[in-house]
Amino acid sequence: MIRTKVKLAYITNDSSRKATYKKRKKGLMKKMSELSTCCGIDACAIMYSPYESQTEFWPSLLRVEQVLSKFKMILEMEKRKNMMNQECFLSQRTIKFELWGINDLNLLLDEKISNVDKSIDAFTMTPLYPQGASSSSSSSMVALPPITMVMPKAMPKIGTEEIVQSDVNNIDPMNRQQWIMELMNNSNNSSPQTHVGGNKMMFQFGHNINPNNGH
Amino acid sequence: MIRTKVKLAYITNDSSRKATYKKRKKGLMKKMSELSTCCGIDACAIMYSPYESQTEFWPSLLRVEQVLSKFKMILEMEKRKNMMNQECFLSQRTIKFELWGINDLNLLLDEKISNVDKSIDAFTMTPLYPQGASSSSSSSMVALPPITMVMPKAMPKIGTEEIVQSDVNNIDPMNRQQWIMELMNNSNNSSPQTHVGGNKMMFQFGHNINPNNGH
DNA sequence: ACCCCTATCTATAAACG
DNA sequence: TCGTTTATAGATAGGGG
Repeated sequence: MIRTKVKLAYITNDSSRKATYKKRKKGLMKKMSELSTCCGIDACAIMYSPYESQTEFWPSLLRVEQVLSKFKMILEMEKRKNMMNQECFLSQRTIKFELWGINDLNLLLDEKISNVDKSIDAFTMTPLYPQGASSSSSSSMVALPPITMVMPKAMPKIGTEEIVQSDVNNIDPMNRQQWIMELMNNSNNSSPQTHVGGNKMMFQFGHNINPNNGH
Repeated sequence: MIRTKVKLAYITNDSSRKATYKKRKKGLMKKMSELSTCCGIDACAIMYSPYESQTEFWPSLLRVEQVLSKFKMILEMEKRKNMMNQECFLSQRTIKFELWGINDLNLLLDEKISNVDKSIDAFTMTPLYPQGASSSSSSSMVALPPITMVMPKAMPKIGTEEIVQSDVNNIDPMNRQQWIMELMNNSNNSSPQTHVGGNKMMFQFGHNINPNNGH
């Protein structure tokens, strides 16, 4: 029983530190859950630590993927908007892309790649990006591997949470962890991987677009 | 004073929901801080919500960048290991790459790119990178835009936290938020952006490799 | 290692300025 | 809309099984 006021210091005893970690992690998850419920905040967590053998996902790997997808999508749209405000360097078709969410970037990149493959001159002389940040070709696989891996070949438009979810559901459970890793990694390698060791922990929260899903 | 037992439900009153959000977010950050200190867990958070105008980073944007960098690095190395176990599809040089941390992916990707499209690679010389990994500067920007943006041209090896930190410190404060967005986004666009709107919130925690940094 | 217990500390809802 | 207060619900360290 807490006779001692919590000393805010690193717990040197290994077993008690691990016990504390587990307890407090559980408490933190509960706090997240409450915040999520009470305030309509969409929340998720990725945790890896030396105290657990497996990377953990809260509230579930599926939810993590959904929240990260939404996060990426919103940021991408925000960025796209900013770019458009600065200069309309892309044709009207870009506006259409905006509604698609995540996949648009893939398509955009593929388009660029084909342009590059056709002509090196086009690659160098046609700055698709401002600030001379020219984009390279064979990079489409490089740039968005997780999306490419996850999405069906038909590449449906993404405008709603449901589609993201259904796409996520299509992932082989054995490859899900890999999927989230890719999302964080910018990696282009799609080698299957069932377990990811490490010693970190990560959380994500987000606001529910539809707050009445559950309450 | 908590006369009422907390009703685990969405708070319909806007102002009280916002107040609750702020209070509980603060409490959550404190819990994170304690967990970090007591258990040697490296932790950070990204928060965006309708209740705050700006995306928030905890404990600081710098720390978020560091933790995410370390997270990426560890995952990448882990993946590399797994790939090597499954098939030695790369030469011995890959082992060397393992020690490099984040940048290795850039180099590896560039290698593949050069194999696929030598003409592009030949065109975009100016080998800024060691190991003859004839990296087209553009492609590496695509692969790891945040890192490429951040790293000095000399591209030092990454094996320690300190290097990551120093690299991160070089970022223009106005571009930091953009940097973290890129890290999450797999995007290849480096258009500057100082404010990112949105309605989400995100946290990351990780184990301190060096637990005695501060306690 | 794990769960349960409980005294004690901590977080926080509501009230108030 | 904020900060401050305060009583109460909630979290949890240390212990025992």
